[in-house]
Amino acid sequence: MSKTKSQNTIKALEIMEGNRPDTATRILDVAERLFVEHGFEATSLRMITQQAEVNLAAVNYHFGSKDALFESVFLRRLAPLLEGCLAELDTLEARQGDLPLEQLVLSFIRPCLALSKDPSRGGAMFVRLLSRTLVENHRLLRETISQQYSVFVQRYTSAFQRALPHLEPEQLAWRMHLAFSVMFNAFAGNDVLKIFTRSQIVTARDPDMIVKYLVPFVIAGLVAPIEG
Amino acid sequence: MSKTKSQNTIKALEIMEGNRPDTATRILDVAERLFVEHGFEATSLRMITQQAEVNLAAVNYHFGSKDALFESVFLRRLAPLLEGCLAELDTLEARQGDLPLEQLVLSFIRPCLALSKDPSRGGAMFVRLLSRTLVENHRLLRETISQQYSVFVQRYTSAFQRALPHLEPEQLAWRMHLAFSVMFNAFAGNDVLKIFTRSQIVTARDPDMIVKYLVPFVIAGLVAPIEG
DNA sequence: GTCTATAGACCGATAGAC
DNA sequence: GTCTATCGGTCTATAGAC
Repeated sequence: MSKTKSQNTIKALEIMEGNRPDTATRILDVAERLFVEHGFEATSLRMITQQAEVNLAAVNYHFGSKDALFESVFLRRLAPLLEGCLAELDTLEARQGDLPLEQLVLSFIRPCLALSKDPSRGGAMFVRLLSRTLVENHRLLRETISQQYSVFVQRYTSAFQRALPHLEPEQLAWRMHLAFSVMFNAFAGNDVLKIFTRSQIVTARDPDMIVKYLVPFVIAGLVAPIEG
Repeated sequence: MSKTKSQNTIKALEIMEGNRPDTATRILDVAERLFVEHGFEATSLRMITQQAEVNLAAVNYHFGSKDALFESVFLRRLAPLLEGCLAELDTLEARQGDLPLEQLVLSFIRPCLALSKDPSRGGAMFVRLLSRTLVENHRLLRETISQQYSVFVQRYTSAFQRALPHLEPEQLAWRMHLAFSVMFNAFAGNDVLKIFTRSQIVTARDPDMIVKYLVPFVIAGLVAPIEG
């Protein structure tokens, strides 16, 4: 009897609060935002559980540790994103063989753009999380991720080689490095200049605007004449 | 008497250890490296004082607080670097009036390169610190720095306007944003792709190599044709 | 200026009741 | 699954001897 009453109470709360997600999901959502805002070290389990309105012990019950929670937060977004990029590559290459450079760049940008515009997947949150995690040099990136997703870079390197066949391997590696660096930081909203200025032009972070200015810049950099 | 003996002992130690810098400098040097490696939050005063071989209380004696120490670490490098860039601009503009784009880009890159190659100023350490601080959205950058150094961006914006007179203000703001983003992350050694691959080509971080591939990429992006 | 000792607060993790 | 209570550890900052 008391069990039934308890379940009814919970269901009433869910309806009241608009289908409140389960505890694990609530923790993931809040942790994602706090890890982005404050970083891994500066985000305490107490901050997470208070804002998620769950008990402190729930994190360790559902995820085992703070490190494991971080891994769950991270992989929840990374895996679908990279699979989306590779699916784009598959579709485009099946249709037309080797890709021209712009199609190749767009096959990466389109899934990033779709993610950035989808609030149900946290919007631009994950790109910013990746940015922080990269700079913080988290153990997860050095150990777990690099092995699981190396196929991603291999596929893109191979496609870029065919799109830019005149570039030597070292040239190509550097240009891909610079190109992905600028794409990635554009989506993450990392703006060095905003430190020093209050300009509102670039800070809007509208994803469509990013793409409008980003794509020509990246393409031009990739096809730049080789210095002699 | 005991004072003289104590001073002699210190002097002997200095000679033995090769002119050991004073306590404040030792703290600054170690803190700079640890803030880069572990971030502000994850770096404790205990880590700093132990590696600097000074007493724990020395930080609060010399700098007042952990926040104030961070500010000292940061401004010790930023102020001379930005002054170096503006001095380059002054010299070049005095010699030849409005600068062609490549000279303009180099007026920023040369001081960065000089800093990166100078171990006595911490080498590339400061660019990496700036990168972390930017991503960590530290209060210092939002409040103190942005006011003091806004003249830096104003000078460069004005010079870029004259070098690229056909660009509308919004176009120019975005291209400067993307250009400084890629230059800055190249010097900081931030490489998204290295997460997924073990390629050693780009990870060398040789500053001259960076410039060799960076400058053509940035120039090409800045002068890219405008999309119709 | 340098040091010891410690205050006062917060941390991640867990045992155990329900 | 959820909760309380708590352990053992860390942190920054400071008081006060020398």
